[in-house]
Amino acid sequence: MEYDIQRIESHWQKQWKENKVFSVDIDHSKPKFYCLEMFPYPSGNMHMGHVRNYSIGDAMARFQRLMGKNVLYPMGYDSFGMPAENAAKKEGGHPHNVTERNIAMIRTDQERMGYSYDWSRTFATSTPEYYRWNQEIFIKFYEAGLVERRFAPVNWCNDCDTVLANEQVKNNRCWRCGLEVVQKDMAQWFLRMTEYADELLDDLDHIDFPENVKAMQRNWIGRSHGAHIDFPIVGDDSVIGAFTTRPDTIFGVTFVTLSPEHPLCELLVAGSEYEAGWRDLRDECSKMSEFERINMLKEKKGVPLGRFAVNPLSGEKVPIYAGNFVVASYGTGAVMAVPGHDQRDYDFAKKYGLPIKPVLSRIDGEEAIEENPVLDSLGYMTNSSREGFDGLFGDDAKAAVIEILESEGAGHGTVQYRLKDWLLSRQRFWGTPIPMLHCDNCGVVPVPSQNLPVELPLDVKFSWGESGNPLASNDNFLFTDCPKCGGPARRETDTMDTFYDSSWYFLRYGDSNNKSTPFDREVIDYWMEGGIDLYIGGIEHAVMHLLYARFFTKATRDLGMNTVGEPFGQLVCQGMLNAPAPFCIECNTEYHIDNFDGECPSCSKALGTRQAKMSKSLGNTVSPGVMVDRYGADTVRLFILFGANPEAGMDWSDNAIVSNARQMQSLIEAFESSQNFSNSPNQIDDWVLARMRLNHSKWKIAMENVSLREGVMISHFDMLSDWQWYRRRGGSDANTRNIFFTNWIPMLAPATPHIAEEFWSKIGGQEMVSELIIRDVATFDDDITHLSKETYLRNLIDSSRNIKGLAQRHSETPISSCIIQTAPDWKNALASSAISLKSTDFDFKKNGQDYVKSLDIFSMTELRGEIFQTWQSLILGNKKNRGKIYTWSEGEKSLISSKFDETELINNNAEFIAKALSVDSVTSYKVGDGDDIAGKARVSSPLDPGISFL
RNA sequence: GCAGGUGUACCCGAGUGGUCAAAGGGGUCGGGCUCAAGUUCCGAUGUGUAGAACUUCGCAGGUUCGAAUCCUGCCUCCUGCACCA
Repeated sequence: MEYDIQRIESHWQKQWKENKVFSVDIDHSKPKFYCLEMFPYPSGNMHMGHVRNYSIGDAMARFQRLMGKNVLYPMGYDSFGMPAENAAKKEGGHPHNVTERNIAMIRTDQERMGYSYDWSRTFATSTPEYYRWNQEIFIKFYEAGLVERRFAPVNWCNDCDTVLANEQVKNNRCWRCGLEVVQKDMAQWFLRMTEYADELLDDLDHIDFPENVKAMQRNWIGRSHGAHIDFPIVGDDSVIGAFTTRPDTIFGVTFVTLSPEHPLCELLVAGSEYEAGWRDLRDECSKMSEFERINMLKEKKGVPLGRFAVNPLSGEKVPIYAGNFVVASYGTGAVMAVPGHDQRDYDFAKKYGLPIKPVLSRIDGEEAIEENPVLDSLGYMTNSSREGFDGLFGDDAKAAVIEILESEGAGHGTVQYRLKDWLLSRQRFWGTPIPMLHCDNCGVVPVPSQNLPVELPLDVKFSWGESGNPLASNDNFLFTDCPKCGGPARRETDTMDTFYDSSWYFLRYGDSNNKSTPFDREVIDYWMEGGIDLYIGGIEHAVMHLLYARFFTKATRDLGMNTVGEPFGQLVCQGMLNAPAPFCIECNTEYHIDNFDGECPSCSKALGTRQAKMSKSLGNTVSPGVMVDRYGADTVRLFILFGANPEAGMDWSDNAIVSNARQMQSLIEAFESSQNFSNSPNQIDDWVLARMRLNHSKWKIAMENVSLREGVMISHFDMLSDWQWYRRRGGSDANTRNIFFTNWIPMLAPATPHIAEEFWSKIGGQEMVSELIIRDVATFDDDITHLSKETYLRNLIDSSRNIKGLAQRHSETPISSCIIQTAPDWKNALASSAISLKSTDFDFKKNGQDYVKSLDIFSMTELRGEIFQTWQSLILGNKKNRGKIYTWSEGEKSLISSKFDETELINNNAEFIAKALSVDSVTSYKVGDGDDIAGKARVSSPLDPGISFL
């Protein structure tokens, strides 16, 4: 058949669409399966990363449909965001138009790949039909006390009079005017995600996420148990509250360090000689962005504040410092410094000549010693200035200190999180307007539900000349009446972080045409039971999106909107796609593909090649459109799925895609060349059907485990090579073909659905494969025998080939015939007995010898040596292998037990074997029934005949 | 530094106690079909040998009759987090 890719693929895509085969509704008679990929930001055409993501999801959706599941498989667009705004500025249009155009492009690409989405549920988050529910949920959160408006520091440029996004700050300077950026407090909207910190962390133990994602989320939430300890300030009523995870080192505190921004600093130094030093340090720190503060801070610096604090347990007076390494936003912004057991404090103490007091020892009862590097692991308390602590270790020590702190009102056990509340507001246009009003009389007022959505105006001009958020200068948008008092009010002009949109979109898919609520509870409980059954996306969203979505699901659950608390039942993060890029070993740097075969731009050495993540900046991307035009969607999908398992990284290879195209061609060839079969049964029929049944069950298990590479290997490679072997062995029976292909074609559908439909229609399938439900293929009792016989034959040919090469070297004339001596009856009988004895509790060690001696054949004295040898190899084996009764497969054992006639099988297939070995003749007889050629009689054993060549 | 992962033949990659010199794919080499090419089919691809033996699954030890697989230590590379108290 001519493989007319374009015709076949467009034909079936049209059929699927016209017959709405992928539309689903609630159906309680079937188990549901919710398969979802992270929806894309529509930036234009689909790229290879998308293709990989969706090919995995589509294969699973199609597989689960075949398994009889009611599959929800939707697609939509995460279409709010800055790029659309920037594109609009560039083109002088509106982000809305840019977005609509891009969505149309990517959707065309997706349809061309043949993905089986239920398009009736699709939506884009930038439409009022979607974002009005963002607003509705926001107000519900507000009413539930989860929304907070408070001041937070942002990057601010004085010259441009505007907030800058992190990406717009380069080297701490404004990207536009070059002025240094400062931190400025501004009123911002927050979602109180920290309320759910414990649940978000603890539930990780019970969900099916990859370990690295769990680790990242645990890291991000960063819960640490410790103590809050109050250090009273000498000569002042205020106290310094410090957080520590190491209360067991409290007796080693020799100073206290505050972050330079700590509000107490100013109080403490006001009017003193220390004020100037502190101001310098604070200004230096405040100039730095968060990024620099964390990543570029090399030198630990501090200034004394000239005051002292009191260690609440020991009563010792210790000096107070401000230090640039103390982070204001973590804990309380104050640290009790224990230079004896904290490396940073040690370095700091050395630099400023502060005392060092070790209070932990490695061995109970030993003195604590000053050392560098310090002992910062757990130790035995010692040198404590109060009774009852020395000798305590680890958690006991911590608990004891916390207990006394609490009893004396000087502190308490506490928990700290790294996780912060979600800063939701953005000073951007292309996002969901925050549905809040500012009224002079009533303050902040939520927009009433019946007035939603607060729509983004379309009459807004975008140009590079304008700065700030166009909403702030749009009077029609800005001015309104207060719903409470009727007086004049201004709308909030900040919009929501676009991660908000993607935090619940999977809930909307269940009920995406609902006009009265975000989603109906009963509907969503059906689809979301046990979470989304398979969620597939990139690892880059491990923390942000996945954490936000988990938070959202718990929050809406607590609002009574849904039942589940965890949105994702199983998460699969697909690996990176790599392609070759020029690489300099010296500089450890990858360069743009323009540099192939050139020299390193920085060190001038010749460039090599290395696989690197596909990226625009390297130019090593591969366009899916070009590949689909050239090879077809099926081939691209096959390449993607066969190239690597979903989680593994994957290298693009031009050779490999060509070879997958060949594989497609071979499948077609195998199919076509079997269409004119007539009824001509052959003994190999049983074998190929047994193989089919075995493969089918292995395939099903692999697919259920999302081991797509393994699944595709069985469906597209193993099945084909079995079919080719069948043909080589003379198989050409129409009935066998019908059974084989009827079972095989559906297996092809998940990865290569178009060709599967084409085949299916040609063999007279009534419905489409996409509508088919397949049953388990039951194996037959004698499958194992058919498989084992053929395996025997193939093994025989393999070893004969090997031996033939050796034999040729020992022969003066060219080899022309093969003589195979099968094991004598007594060896088979011996093996058969050993097998059946093994299934009883026979003690071979104790009774083996006696058993052999009791056999009739043992009376033949000339055989005794060989008998013992055979017995040995059956039950004991040698140094390398255990006895054969332990290593034979079930099939092999059943062949032996059933007195399988090796000679007969070989002679019946002599012609085929001869051809495979390129010899004129193959003859087989039992040892003793003919001449012992090349002394092979002795080495013959059951299933392992003596092979000789003449 | 902490956490998660990784290391297998020329390359990619499967393999979790013996049936393992180790699936499958790519590459390379040889052969069939063909005037030729090949969207084709067959075979070879650690050394070696009338089927032995030997060496090999990051390195070094250990457990075991037996280790790619289990244990201990070390190294490598990747990813994430980080002066986080």
